[in-house]
Amino acid sequence: MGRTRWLNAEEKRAWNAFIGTYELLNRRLDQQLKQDSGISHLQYVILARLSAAPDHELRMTELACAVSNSKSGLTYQIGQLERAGLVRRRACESDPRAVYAVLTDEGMALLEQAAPGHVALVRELLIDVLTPDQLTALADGLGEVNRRMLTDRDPGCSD
Amino acid sequence: MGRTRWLNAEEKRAWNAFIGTYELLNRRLDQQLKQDSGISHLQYVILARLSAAPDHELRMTELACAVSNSKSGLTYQIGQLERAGLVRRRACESDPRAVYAVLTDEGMALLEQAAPGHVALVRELLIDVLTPDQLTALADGLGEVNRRMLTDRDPGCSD
DNA sequence: GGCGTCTCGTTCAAATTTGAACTGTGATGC
DNA sequence: GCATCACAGTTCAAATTTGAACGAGACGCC
Repeated sequence: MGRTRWLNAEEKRAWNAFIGTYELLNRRLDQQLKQDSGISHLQYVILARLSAAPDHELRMTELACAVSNSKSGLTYQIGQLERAGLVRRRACESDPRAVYAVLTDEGMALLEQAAPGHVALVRELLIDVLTPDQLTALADGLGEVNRRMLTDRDPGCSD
Repeated sequence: MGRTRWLNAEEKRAWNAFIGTYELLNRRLDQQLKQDSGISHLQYVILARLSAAPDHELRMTELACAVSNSKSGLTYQIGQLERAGLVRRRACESDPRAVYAVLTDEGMALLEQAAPGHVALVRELLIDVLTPDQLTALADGLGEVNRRMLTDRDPGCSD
């Protein structure tokens, strides 16, 4: 292994922007969602994934992968969402080890109530700030980065 | 307020890629740093910021902003780093309320030891996956997003 | 000087995340 | 049949993060 290829100015700029933007953005989205709908950003993402799945349900592990969360972390969050009546658990008939998380009608209703404000903020802070070219570059570039990390080694749901 | 402008396919693709990439990437970097150098990614970023500052020191609040962290969160992390001997606190002579976090020689040494592996992974997972155009678009686009969020309302160090 | 307001950093309890065990069950090879 | 390994989800303690409240000072204004 040769000497380290340090990041040049352009690369550093991209890297810092990437890290910083996510942290700030996530914080804002979290605050807005908590204030408006009483759920965290992570919980919103979980509900959204479920709403997009066939029959509004997904196995715990699939869901953990889909939201890039650890298994135990998901167990905790589904517990919270279940207590709030937004999700329920369902045993799988074919494999007794498996558990489905199912979006309830209340969960769907909350999601529909929360979505407009959430999307508006995502637009305001990120999407509408980018030029169409930048948007495409971001989707293509980070899409590829994502794909490689998922293929690469572990399945994203680390634990 | 009119009807919600939902995200179109392209926008959704960009948004999902952005969220997913960060989560996955952060997890990987965290694991590598913990394994190789015994510090978290956040701690690495803190040390790196300090190393880039004049005299290797920064006020607590400035540092909190710089790493997009809450004030109380930074107090905790600096506590950890101080216990590990990587950082020390220094009172400010002009304003008794203020505290400087100062990078120690040990901290600098650890940073230099950790940096090559860290940078290599950042390259492998993100930077080198992007085309030069995508890299520029990311730096420009997210840079602008960042700038607006910092100007916009609160100073990023929310708490 | 005295008063109200803001800032700096810390503290505290509660919420959340992490990673390593652990339980119970498939799947596979012999 | 029966070891053995892999897998799904949970549990648990420890680490971390959050947000509100606090103490001590600055700072401006009268």
